[in-house]
Amino acid sequence: MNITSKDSLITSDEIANMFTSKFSEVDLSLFAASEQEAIGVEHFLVEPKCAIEYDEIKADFNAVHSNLTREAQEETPELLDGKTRLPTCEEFTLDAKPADEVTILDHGSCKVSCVGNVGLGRNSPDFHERDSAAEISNMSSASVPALESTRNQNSPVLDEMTVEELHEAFSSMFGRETSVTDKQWLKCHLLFGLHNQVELDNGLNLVKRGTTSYKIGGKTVCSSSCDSSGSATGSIDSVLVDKTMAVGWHVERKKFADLDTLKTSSEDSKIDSCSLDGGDEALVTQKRQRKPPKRYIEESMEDKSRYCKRKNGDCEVFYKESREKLLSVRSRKRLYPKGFGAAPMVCQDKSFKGSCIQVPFGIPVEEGHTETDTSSWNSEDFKDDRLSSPNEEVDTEPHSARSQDDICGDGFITRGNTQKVSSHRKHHISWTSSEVMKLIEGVSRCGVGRWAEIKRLMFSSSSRRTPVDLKDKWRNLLRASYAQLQCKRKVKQGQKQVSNQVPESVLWRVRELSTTYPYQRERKFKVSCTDSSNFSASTNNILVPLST
DNA sequence: TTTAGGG
DNA sequence: CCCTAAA
Repeated sequence: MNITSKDSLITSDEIANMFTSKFSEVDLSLFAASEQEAIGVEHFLVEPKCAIEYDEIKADFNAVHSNLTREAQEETPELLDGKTRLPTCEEFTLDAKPADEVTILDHGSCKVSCVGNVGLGRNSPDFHERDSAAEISNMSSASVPALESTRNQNSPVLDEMTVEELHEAFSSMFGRETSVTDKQWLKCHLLFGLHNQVELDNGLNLVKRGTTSYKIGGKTVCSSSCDSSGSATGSIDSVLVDKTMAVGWHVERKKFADLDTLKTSSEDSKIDSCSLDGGDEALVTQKRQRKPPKRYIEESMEDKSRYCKRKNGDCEVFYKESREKLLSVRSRKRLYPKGFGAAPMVCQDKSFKGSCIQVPFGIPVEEGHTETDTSSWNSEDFKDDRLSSPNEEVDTEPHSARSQDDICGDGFITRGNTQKVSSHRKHHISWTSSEVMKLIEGVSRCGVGRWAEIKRLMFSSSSRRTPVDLKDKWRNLLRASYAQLQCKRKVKQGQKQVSNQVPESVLWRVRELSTTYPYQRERKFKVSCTDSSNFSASTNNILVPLST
């Protein structure tokens, strides 16, 4: 299969078909194939790659705005330019992505993949709202009058700024100087930085602020109540914009966010699962309420400490540094557990040096709310998995990884000093969608219960998944798949699906396989796992209608 | 060692 | 994910 994500602009409906009605056909060609080919399947599931020019983003803002003419006309006539193009689907995919995906190329062309994250979960909840507000205010006074209008495509104020002023703004925003004199470059970074500020504060609003107004310098800018994730973004945006812009910007953002929810934004769904849905999600959360045994206690303490207050000075850390650190943490090796327990973990605590980074990109995972790899289905982690060497010494975790230890907290220091038992626990590694696919294929080949075999077959190169992990994941998938059924009845279609975590089609397949292979491996035909023809034949024959 | 299942 | 009883 030579299909790449770029080529295959396949809609989700089509994907669903592949896994459901057309499952048997697809199965022949896809799942009976070699692993490499099988992985290729995942291209079908991947959303169109979201890499666009920054100008495009700005254009989108305008475009969105123009759709809001009626609402925001009076407030921000100046924002309404000629651009009326509706943002494309790909462009809105942006919002599902963590901002650390952003890559800033040199000089002018800001190639951005997935900025615009209106999502809320990724922001650190422990950031002092007051401090942040103050900080931002300070920043504004010093340099950011210009930044207010950065969302405007033409960035007129930025354009007017001298290099010195840009420098000042830069250092104010990122806490360090830059020697770059290229105005484009500076503008680019400032735009990005401003954007991140906004993101960062969005999280605050959701977590700590349910209120409706915000005071800056005596002025009170309005924002709607946090009745939705979208509107939650409003309040602090307002901090950054001046009075005249406030409303329009807010509306913009709100609209943006609302649209975003149409995509299966992982963050949104994550939030929702915390707050909105009590039904099926309870299944997930309830499990976490048990008392952690033994070693867990210590580690959960660490986890908690991640939510402690951080020095707001950390905000100054440049995003690039943040990302580097994230990567360095993630890249630590994990040995395959031999016999009992996991191998000792090497934590590279030094990279954090006590002061933790403000990570506007990572999602502060509320422990327990990520049963499955939520957003990976919207992201490009397929690519990550493919890119990883077969040998896979390093984690193939997508950068958007939500593993908890990616979010550094002060707990890291503690852990560093007491190099004790804490290292035993295998840190949560989000299952990537490709891993799930591999698991499913493995089950379809070998049957449920033969985890060791599946591990050998499908995950031989992956040192981080043990047969037990596979088993656990399968159990979770099953749970999710059935929970989804119930969820479907309750939730109307217009609503966001809480179980966006795994595509419906995939869950269907899970159910299918679960009926195909009742949990005791009573595989009627002892199919040799390598014989694809046998496999497919048997698979087709066994397909059992769902008994709901 | 591997599985199954509870936590 | 972890832990452990059974197989």
